[in-house]
Amino acid sequence: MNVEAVIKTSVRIPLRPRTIIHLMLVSNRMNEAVTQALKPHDVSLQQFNVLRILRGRKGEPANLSTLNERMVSKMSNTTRLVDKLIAKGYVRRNVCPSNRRKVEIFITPEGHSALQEMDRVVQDAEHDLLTGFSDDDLQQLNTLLDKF
Amino acid sequence: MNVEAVIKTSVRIPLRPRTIIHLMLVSNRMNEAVTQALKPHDVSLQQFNVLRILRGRKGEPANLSTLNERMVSKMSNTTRLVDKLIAKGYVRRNVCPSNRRKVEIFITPEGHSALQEMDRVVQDAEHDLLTGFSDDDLQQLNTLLDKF
DNA sequence: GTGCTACATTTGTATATACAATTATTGTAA
DNA sequence: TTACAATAATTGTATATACAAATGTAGCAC
Repeated sequence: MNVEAVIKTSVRIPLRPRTIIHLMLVSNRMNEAVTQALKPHDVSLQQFNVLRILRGRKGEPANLSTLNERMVSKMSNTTRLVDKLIAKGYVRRNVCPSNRRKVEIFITPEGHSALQEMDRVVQDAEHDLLTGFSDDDLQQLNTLLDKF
Repeated sequence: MNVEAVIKTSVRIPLRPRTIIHLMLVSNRMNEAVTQALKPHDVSLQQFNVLRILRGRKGEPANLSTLNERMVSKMSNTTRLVDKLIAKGYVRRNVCPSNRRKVEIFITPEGHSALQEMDRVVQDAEHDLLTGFSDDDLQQLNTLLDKF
């Protein structure tokens, strides 16, 4: 991806702003690719992320603040995001019996099996994004990103 | 930035998905930093981007599709974004005389001087984001990102 | 217990974004 | 010239997100 070509500019952009723009362009492209892949499943990237977090807890419930902590992009409104997943039957919400301020959120069997299908398309999308990279490239990229 | 720490997971994430998540985390952080820096100026990152594009044209007007092409993150609605900038007095819109379907958008002197102040805070934010990186690191990072 | 503070979630509201449909204009083939 | 397709922008609508305020619950000092 050539930054100058993508944003159609003829001027040479200095290294630092160029890096920022480059990262934004790449992340936009990734977001679009994964969002499009998930579209047939009628879930947003964020909803997919929440489902994966819940699966990762292996039966343990999660409350809203836990979900929010672990989401890749923190939203100011996890309540409504979970509402959407409940409407689809993918998660269930209980009031936490030991502390009625909290809620417990579980993934349902339907959520689990839907998630398995989503995994496939997302993996494909991710694979497509990363053709062009050797394992060594990816290792290097991760090392550099760690510096942020 | 340690991916596992940020999303608070104990499991080791495979290299490829980890790279994707890593990039998303970094780009979220960048977006937040720049958005916050622009907040006192009451413009969004997208609006700032449009102003910079217009300045880059050095008096040449731009029409909406040109703007859209050059924006870092393409929105489906450049009309309304420009409306916001007009409301602030930062840009002006004319119907293109040679082709009345098109519009011509210019940056105003007020837009220009506001943009100069924005440049400063954005540069500071970008600088802060990239402490930790040597020029060599940034060069490497750009080279890797080119592979997308 | 009462009052106070902190916590966890929910709700309200404004703004942003995605996507489709519509309007207005132009170019062009018959 | 008329009809039609292509282009450019705008508008409508649904959904997403950001941020602040409100609600309900718990813990604690007194």
